Amino acid sequence: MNFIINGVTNALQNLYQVNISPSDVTLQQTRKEFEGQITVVTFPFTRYTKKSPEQTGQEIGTFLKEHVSEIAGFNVIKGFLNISLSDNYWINLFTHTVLQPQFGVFQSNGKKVMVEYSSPNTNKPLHLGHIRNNLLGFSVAEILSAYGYEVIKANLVNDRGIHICKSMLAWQKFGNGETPESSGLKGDHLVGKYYVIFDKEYKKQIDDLKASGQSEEDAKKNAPLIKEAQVMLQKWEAGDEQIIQLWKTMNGWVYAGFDVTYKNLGVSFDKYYYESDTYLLGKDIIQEGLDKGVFFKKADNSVWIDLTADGLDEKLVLRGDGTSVYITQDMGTAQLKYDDFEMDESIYVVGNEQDYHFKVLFLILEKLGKSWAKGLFHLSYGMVDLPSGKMKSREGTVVDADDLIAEMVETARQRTEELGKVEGFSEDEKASLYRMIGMGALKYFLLKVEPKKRLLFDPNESIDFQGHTGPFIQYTHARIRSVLAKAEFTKQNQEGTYNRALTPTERDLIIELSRYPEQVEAAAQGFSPALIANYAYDLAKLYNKFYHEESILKAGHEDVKQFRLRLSDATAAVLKKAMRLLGIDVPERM
RNA sequence: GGACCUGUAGCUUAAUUGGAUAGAGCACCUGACUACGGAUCAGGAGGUUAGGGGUUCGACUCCCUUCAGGUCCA
Repeated sequence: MNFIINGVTNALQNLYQVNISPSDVTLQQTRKEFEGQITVVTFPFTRYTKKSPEQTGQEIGTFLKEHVSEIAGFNVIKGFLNISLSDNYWINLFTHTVLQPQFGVFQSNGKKVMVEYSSPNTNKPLHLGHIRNNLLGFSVAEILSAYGYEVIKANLVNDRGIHICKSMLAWQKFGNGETPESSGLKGDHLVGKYYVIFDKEYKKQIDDLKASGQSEEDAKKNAPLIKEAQVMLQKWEAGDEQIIQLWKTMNGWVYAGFDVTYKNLGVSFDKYYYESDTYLLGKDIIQEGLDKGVFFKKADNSVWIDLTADGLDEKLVLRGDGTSVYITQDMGTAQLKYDDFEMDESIYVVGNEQDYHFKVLFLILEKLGKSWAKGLFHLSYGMVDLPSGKMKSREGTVVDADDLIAEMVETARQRTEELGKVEGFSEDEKASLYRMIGMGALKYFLLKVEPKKRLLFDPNESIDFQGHTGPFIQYTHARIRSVLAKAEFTKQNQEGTYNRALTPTERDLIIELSRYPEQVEAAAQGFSPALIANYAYDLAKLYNKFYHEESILKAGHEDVKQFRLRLSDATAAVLKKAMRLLGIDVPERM
């Protein structure tokens, strides 16, 4: 739309002798209750013109119509100049831009970005909150890739620490040698079971100690189980062979389980980092910070940074006994990642409970003079809550990822069978279709909401398959493909000119299609899959309207029919691309 | 004590980053060609954008304040 912006700056130059910069011109889509497609907001110009908004609009409009050939007409309402572009313009845009194979795929921008997401603990299976994280991370990576970045998807696995020792200890004490094979349990669920058992037994011990007169605080410290877990952690850190062996075995079970869940979610990673490798990192940076005078030591030898000038607190970065805190490790890992890949940007997909942590982390790295610190970004997302409140894995109030996936696929099967839509499908085709629809519904449900908003999930209310949903968009795609197949539409049919008048819905459809690249750009810049999700819905909805209003196969003239087929084909292609950015597949039939 | 996030129709949400009469979906009501696929489409009803104040031609959007929910910081 640059030619309109230029036209407007020219108009102001010629009519009123003022120079404004192109960024002072605001364009928007004309609201559908008015005539036209593009609207110039002219309120801001009245201070130069010294005339009413109406008169200003009239004068600029008249100038534009005379000097810009694509403009077919205009009307003015208050400070809004509504412009109609010629059908010829829209048809050209469609054939020369929208129909190109690379439409919506940006050229390489030569930049590298890392997206770290998932980052699970190896002591329990994934739940709904993790699903949101995984889908967000994967989708943001796809979007950045379409926008021209080289993307590295990273997973930082939290595979060590006291919580891991808890499941190990419980398994040792109460497991009787149980394995995934012997129990038939998925590895991550088996390990998670012992994490819960630990907590139960631990609580019993606390209650006993309280009954014998100890305070709650003391009881928590003195319970034999927690002491044993701490000993186990020390042994692990010392490299005790037996403990390491157990740790490797149980983590192996968990990874096998995670792989299944990841596969079902359709997510993947290019690089794994393990905290067992990185937990000692960062201490050299402490020294660096002390040398640079960014950090300071307190009397007990602990190391701090004073961030009060930035509106934050003083922050501990190393304990007095020389042991790390979380942020020590995160500084080291950030450096490690940069040394590995030298990326321009690095996105951390982590829940909003860690907002403060990342604010501090990034600020520290900046103060340390790390050139890459400005490229760090915390993609913070809201928690997934249940109607009863927060999910707590130890209390069993979680929506398990594997269960939910299975339920969604099962619901998709029921719905599809009720509608009787799978005649002629083989068993394999059916299975893959149910998976596609069930996962489409789930992924769309989670991704259509802005990341930073918290998400309420009611397990008793099933996720919709109608209306503003993934299956709606999948259905629209399948429907288009069916029409194209019936018309025996091929690549050759994509060629051709068209010189008839457009119907309003045809024009709207072209406009909506042409907006796809800006949506990709906005989604990439805002790290927001929700924009793509909502765009895909708007497009599908508009197509369905078109489909009902206009005949395609029975269009009066062959060239009208061919043009509408091309429009349909382009819509299907954009829907497919957009949904792929969300990690959602679309079927040929459903 | 300090800081951050969220609050839009009964429910789930959008609003081109300050622009027109706040736009959808679910649920509810009414309708749709002897169907190019009805998981669709057209229409109805439903809003003091949590409350109050301010900034300006114009505020869901920016500032102040109160309330509610959530989170973080030794």
